[in-house]
Amino acid sequence: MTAFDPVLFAKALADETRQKIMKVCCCNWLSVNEIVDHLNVTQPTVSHHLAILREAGLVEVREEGKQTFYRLNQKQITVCCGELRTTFAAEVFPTEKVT
Amino acid sequence: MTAFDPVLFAKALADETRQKIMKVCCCNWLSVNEIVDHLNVTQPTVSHHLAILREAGLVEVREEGKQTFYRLNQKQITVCCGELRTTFAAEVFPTEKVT
DNA sequence: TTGACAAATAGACAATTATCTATATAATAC
DNA sequence: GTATTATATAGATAATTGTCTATTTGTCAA
Repeated sequence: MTAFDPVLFAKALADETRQKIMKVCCCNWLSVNEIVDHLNVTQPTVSHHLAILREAGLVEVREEGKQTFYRLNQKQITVCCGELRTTFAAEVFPTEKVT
Repeated sequence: MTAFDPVLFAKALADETRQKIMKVCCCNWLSVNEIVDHLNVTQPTVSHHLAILREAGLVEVREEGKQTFYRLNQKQITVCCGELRTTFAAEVFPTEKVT
């Protein structure tokens, strides 16, 4: 397990095309071509973005014959969002009442 | 209140210098020059990054005389991290046991 | 083994962005 | 007023990044 890198995580998310890819393979395994069919970019562009998401640990990969399936790693997203929150918003808010 | 824009949020976070700025003004109001003193970049560069953080709603601003003070908006960070999580990881994880 | 298909990689190019220097704006002190 | 200080803005430049076309790699079927 490598340490959480908040810059790497944010950079992986910081593109509209990548966020669209994340959305379409959010709950299903999709092949690269299936992902391409949902977007308006070429197959190499999708592969490029998938590589970035893979390196950030945000997608899971499964190879099957000549196809490669990708699925969003929701658990990792949850972990990273939590890390981000504790990194930058760990303190108790003074304006919050503890009733 | 404008709608949450996950791309804008991620882009604001997707830079090491900006994350350093966020760290140093995490819990205190700091003037621009005080922020500059903590980093290895020039004052206009810091102003540039502060503008990006401001537009993303991630810092609070307070003007006082000729100085402008900035503080990380931790509450907003928390909200955005939550939105991000529900956007991309809203589903229950099948591998999780509900015991 | 040849042909077809799926995905990744290489390389070129354009757009975006991070940085700098120089300057403008605005507030304060003299 | 003029000088000084704090910050923002303008404009230039270099680095990064997103996209494309062309090609390579790998798998399967005939």
